[in-house]
Amino acid sequence: MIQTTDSAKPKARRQAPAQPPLASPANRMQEIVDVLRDRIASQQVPPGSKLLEQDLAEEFNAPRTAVREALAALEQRGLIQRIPNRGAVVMRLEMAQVFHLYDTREVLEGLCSRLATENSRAESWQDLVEMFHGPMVGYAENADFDAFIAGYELFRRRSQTAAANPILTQMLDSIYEKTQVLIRRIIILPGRAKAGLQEHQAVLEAMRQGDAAAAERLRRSNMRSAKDCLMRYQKYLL
Amino acid sequence: MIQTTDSAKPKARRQAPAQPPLASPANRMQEIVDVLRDRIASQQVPPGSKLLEQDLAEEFNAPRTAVREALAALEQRGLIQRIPNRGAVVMRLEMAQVFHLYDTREVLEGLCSRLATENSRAESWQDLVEMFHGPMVGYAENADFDAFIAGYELFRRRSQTAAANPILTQMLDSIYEKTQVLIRRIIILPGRAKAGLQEHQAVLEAMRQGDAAAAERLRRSNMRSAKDCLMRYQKYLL
DNA sequence: GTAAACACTATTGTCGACAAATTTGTTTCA
DNA sequence: TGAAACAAATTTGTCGACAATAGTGTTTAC
Repeated sequence: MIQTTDSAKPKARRQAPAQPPLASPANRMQEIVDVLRDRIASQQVPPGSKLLEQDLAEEFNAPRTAVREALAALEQRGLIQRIPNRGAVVMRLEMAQVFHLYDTREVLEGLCSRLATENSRAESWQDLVEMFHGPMVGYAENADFDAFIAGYELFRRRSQTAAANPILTQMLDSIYEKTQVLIRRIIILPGRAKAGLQEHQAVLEAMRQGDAAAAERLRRSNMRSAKDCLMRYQKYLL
Repeated sequence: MIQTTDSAKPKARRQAPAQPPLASPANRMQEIVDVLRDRIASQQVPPGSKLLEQDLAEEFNAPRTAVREALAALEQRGLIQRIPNRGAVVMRLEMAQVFHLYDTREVLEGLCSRLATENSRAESWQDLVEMFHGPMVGYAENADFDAFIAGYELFRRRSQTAAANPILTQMLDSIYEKTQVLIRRIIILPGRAKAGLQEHQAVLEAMRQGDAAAAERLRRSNMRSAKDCLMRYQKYLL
């Protein structure tokens, strides 16, 4: 039976709760998904690991059904692979797939930088420009990779927010959660940190001047450069 | 049912089945997902419709649990919205979201055309070039939109296959299944069919000459043109 | 001694019953 | 008459039991 719910109800008889119960027991599953996602992204559970439904159910104190739903969600996100009657294993990153991810990421990051530039006042990037010409230089020289990566993270978070495109955000996130583990390995490659820094500076320069087209072009070039580096040293990485 | 005869096992003691049981009873859920996806994309069930678990369970002769999983999958794909304890409704396309989809699609289609060009011999596009200079012209003039759209579909399918990037394919598909319904409405807008045709001809020309960069640029321009058309006539569309 | 046949365990898949929540319908009171 | 209070019915959410399947160990036949 198809009934279109018309929003023109005469008068709300009983007022629906302003917010659908957010912290309800219903979305315990979502928590399981989040925790497992983090573990996979950070490789606390390495690729190829088997995920047992029962174990997870006990750990999270949840019925197995909930765990099952969570695993289904992770499978759709491409983080695990499920073989019927054989269980779920953490997806393994093939090199070919990594390149596919980076090709796709290149154009999406480009779009992100362009939209962010178009949607923001040029001055709003000033603090990031200064950060990438100041502290970040030090992090790169001192090989303080944690701080350095945190800087990258801030840049991409600000860009995504400014771009204000939910579809784009979703797609970029789905790429991040798969490649996150690679960042730390790429950045320690010879000369990569410094090159990445300069490229980011260039992108921010363009954003600071409100040049959206240049920002897109430079960001794409940055991604391509990262991918090239990855190709050159692939034998040392995977 | 598909049953591997035990007598056929040559010698391996525990041979993993060459194929995980594809047509097993296990993936009845997948069928429910596919059917519902088609219905939503083709608007057999209009946006805002409520999807009742029980009704679906009866229709597909499946337990409610299976329907539930299917709905969860559709929710993750962004085709339906589920509110706790209130059920699932078909997602409504807001104009803003449509623009976000088209911005994202622009860069992804561009990438697709570029990769397709890079990965294929230039001659392999000859038949499409001829199609878009031959029959497609007639379809556009005679307003045979079904045939015209079928031509578009062929082009994009061929491009995606040639691009050979699963991540890209997945993302483009996830956009398609949301905007599919719009194509028919855009194409009937004044001058759109002819403009779209010429733009496709230009893209194919570039691909036919192996000019990947031009193919990307032209395809993006094509998408932007479609979006512009959509913006201009938005009040007549949604 | 090797390999097939068998039995056993562990793990996943299926399903229906029950509980909780929401919506709908009816009654009651000013 | 109209709005609140109550009751009934529908719908979604939760859960554990049972079935089916794959993996493992043991026995048996040659």
